[in-house]
Amino acid sequence: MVIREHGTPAPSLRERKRERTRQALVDAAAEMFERKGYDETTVAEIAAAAEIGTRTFFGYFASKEDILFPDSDARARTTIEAIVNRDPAEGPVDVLVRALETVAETDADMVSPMAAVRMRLFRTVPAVRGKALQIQMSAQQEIARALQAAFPDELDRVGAAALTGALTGAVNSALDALMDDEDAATVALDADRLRERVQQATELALRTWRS
Amino acid sequence: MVIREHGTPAPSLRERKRERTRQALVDAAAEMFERKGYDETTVAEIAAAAEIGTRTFFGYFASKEDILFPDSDARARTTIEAIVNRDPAEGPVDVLVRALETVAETDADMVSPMAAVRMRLFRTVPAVRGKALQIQMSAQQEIARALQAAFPDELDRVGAAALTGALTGAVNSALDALMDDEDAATVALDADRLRERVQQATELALRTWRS
DNA sequence: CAGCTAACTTGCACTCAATGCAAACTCGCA
DNA sequence: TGCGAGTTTGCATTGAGTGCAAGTTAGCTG
Repeated sequence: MVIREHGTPAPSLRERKRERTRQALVDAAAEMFERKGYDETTVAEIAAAAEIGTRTFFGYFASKEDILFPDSDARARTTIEAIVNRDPAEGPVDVLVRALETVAETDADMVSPMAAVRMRLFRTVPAVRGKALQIQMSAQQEIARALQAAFPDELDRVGAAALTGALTGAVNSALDALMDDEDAATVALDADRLRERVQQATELALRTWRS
Repeated sequence: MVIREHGTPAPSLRERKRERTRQALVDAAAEMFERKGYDETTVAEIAAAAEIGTRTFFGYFASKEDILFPDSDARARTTIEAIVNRDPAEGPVDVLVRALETVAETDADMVSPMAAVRMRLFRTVPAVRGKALQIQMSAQQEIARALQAAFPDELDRVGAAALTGALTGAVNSALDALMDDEDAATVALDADRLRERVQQATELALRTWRS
């Protein structure tokens, strides 16, 4: 008998197996990217390390880049969820700030081994940087949409985009600065420091916002 | 005797020839992307249409995507230039707003044939969307850096990122909305309407900013 | 103008990501 | 037990992108 949560149906053998393979791929890729570099690691090698056929890799990830972001929409999803479950007494700015803080507190992917590898590759491999920026931008747009839907009277489309742009811009910049100072791997694994920085960034953005 | 501007040294035959070939490539690509679609057009075909060898294409553009953005850093360059040549009496917010308006007024690439094709592909081809978002994001970061450098006392790094994020987010959203309403080609070629929209967006962002 | 150099062009061979297809295999269920 | 849907895999193929080496051309200099 497997312990299981309420609400999540029992994962079948198939699903568990698939999840295990998926994780094996991510781990293998992280290790090899770290050791040999991104461009120097081929999809065939990753697949071989996870003991599956090359062709099968593409049944798990649509592209080589995608394995770097195994749960790419988690951040946007959590943020939007926090916006939906907002405190009705709060205004748009506070709701968004709180949502971003919630993400910093709960995002498990931020402290995964792959996250550390990703941060290092972000600075050196154009393809990785590009993919990351793209995901970031899409997330920002989705969040803006959700925020506008939550405050149809207070915000119009452009206003929501401005607000979201300011806050995510601030958070990004703060994380970027953090990476300048310290080793990427350390940053990725130190969740407390991350959380602290996000909070500082949102506060600073607000001060700029109101001045 | 060729008429030439002051300040720009006479382009040599080599340079003129190279520029002509480059333009031929862009024109050929725009036409074929429009007619057959992006994925359905190969680099070899574009090169053949411009009457050069396939290998030579990569001497002009580093990748197939790059030909869609023949002057990708023009926008950032113009914006930063406007920040550098700012009115010393104005504060950071006004300077940035004015800089974005200047770009909307002078950006020649916005009304090129390739721009129209690009806008259409942006919505349908993931690779194109990705590249565009990536360029956009890099520009945003560069602009934030320039703004902070121009106002070291008023803004810190995170504050500059917040301000820049708000304005560019607003402008993006406004242009996006404009594209929803009308045909992409029309938008690209109607510089007046574009300019008007950018102005509306910055005004709206400011109103949100101050509320 | 002869001739040299550096920049540019090109073909060739090669690597690798990514996809379509068809055959084999396996879990889940009746 | 056996059927059907979901998975795995190999094979063949396409197309982007690179390194190299040989050829071509612009532009300069004596």
